[in-house]
Amino acid sequence: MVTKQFSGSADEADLRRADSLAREIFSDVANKWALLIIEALGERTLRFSELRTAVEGISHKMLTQNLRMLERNGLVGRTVHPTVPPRVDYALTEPGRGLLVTVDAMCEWTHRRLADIDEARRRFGG
Amino acid sequence: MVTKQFSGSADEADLRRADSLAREIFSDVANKWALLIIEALGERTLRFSELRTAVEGISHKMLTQNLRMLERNGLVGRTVHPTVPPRVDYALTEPGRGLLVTVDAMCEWTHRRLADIDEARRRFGG
DNA sequence: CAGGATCCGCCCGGATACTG
DNA sequence: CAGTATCCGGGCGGATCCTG
Repeated sequence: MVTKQFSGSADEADLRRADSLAREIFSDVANKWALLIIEALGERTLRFSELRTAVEGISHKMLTQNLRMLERNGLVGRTVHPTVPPRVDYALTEPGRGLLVTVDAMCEWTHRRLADIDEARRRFGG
Repeated sequence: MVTKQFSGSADEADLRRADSLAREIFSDVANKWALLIIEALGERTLRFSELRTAVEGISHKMLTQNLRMLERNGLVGRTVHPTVPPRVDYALTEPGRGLLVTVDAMCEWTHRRLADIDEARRRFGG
């Protein structure tokens, strides 16, 4: 379970708040685009336009939307250079780096299991 | 990147196939309900109805849909007991257990960063 | 170049009813 | 109890246009 990992002397109301917060964060973060953005920023700081090509298939709208969300949660930092034309850099924060570790693990798992899954699908019939 | 981690003497076409497969798997797996189901099955084998209550908020339809998907990818095994009323058990396969490790890490990360994110949100303004 | 705003089609996902 | 089928509304997400 995502929730109910805290116990002890805390107030019940506090626990419920923590629970709903945890679920909210999980819902935010456990989505394809967010994780792909995190992964892309894992290598290095990227500009908006760079992210757009780094995360293949993402639309303008989804990119901004997810970037705002990640920024709101303090996982991605945003640096605006007051130049013309404007330049905006996105980079993982330290909490963001923590998440990156698990995303990396997930990507690695995907590749390690590629063959198994391919075969499983064939057996399943598709 | 999710893709392009293989290199060497393989055929270009093979690489592209592996890439698109990896993206497909990632899209399948990197969604809220799938991860919550994996997490729930991490503790023990569960019946359909048990999963329904274990994964809070999931609808009948989403549960079956995601279970089929996970089964198709060979991450979750399905055991039908020919009794009446019918009983169906769902359990992680060995590849599924591998994914569980990373999901667990993600949940742990969520809880570890709860306070930081809470504060980040407040600073962001909301 | 970054990104807000708007329109809108399509599909996700919930509710319900029905079968084995 | 487990699962499929159908209907349908809300929202996701793409395309486009516009600002600084």
